[in-house]
Amino acid sequence: MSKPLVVIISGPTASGKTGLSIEIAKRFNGEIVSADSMQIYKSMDIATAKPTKDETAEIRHHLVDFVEANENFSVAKYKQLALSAIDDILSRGKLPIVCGGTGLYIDTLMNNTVFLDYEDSGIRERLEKRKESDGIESLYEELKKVDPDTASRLHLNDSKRIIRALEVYYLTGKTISEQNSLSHKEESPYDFLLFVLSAHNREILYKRINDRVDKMLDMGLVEEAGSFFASDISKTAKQAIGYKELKPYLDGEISLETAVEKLKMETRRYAKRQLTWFRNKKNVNWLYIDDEKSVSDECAQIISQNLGA
RNA sequence: GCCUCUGUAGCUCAGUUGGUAGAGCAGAGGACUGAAAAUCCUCGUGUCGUUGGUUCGAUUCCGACCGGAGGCA
Repeated sequence: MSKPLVVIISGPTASGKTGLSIEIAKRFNGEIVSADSMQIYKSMDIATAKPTKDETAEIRHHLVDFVEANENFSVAKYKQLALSAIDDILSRGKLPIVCGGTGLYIDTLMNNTVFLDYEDSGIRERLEKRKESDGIESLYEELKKVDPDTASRLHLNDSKRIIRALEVYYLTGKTISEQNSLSHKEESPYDFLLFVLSAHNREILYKRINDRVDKMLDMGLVEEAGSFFASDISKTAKQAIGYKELKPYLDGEISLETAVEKLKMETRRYAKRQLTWFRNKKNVNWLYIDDEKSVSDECAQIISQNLGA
């Protein structure tokens, strides 16, 4: 018996993932599981371009708008929650459609990456303090001794990953390289059909990004940023694009125009990184927003073929 | 109209005591396993405004012209 099919729709920011996923959900009796590391947060509505109330009323969305902004989140949590959402959808005889731009989350689902259970002790914090006092070189030398494989893979400036590698080693007694190969042991219980939106002409995508930022501003992004910084925010939520770029303006340091330009620029760069994530992956069904054919027709056609099989 | 400064990579500017040039930003490419909208790596040839002259050789020196800024009238 073949495995149940899970459709995944990804692509860069502002490429039309939300709209496409809703259309597909309507055509195939589906529900949507978000794969977006920022739409999980409550109150961060405008900046993360969450689906609207009308949209979520029409099609059920999972993993959107359910984490407090002062809570940290992680891929491991995501994977667990996404799997149970997918199972839930399947159990009701509907098609699960994973939709979002966080490549890491999608990879984790498709590879069925296994994460170990462990207590979140203060190791990372201590390593970070050591970086401040002794410098990253000292930590890098230490990693060379305990996990030379990983050390050779990482650049000295990549302190985030160096610290993470040491953390894993001290937490589990295993190197991150061992851990990574162990994490690939279990095959996924689903078959995935991955679609990635893109554009032949990147200028078209960039224009959509710029226009969407302008729209966000009309919707009250500046006010949302103000209340964002007035509240307690977790380390992970703080990373969202849309607030930190406006901060210097809110602090009276730069003009709104300058801040907005910076915001658009950071969003464009983010889109570029998202495209890089998928570019060399296998099994990607590319959908081009600047093609003549309708993206949703093409997508639906491929899904039909795979459901029939 | 005259005087001074200025015209070099998409932008801001270095620079070459004459041997065809280099930074920052932008941009492009890549990586990515518990923070991922984060983090990290790599990549710089362009009529040196145009046109004459001097010179073996000019983007560099000289002249004219065109554009920009300022000053004096």
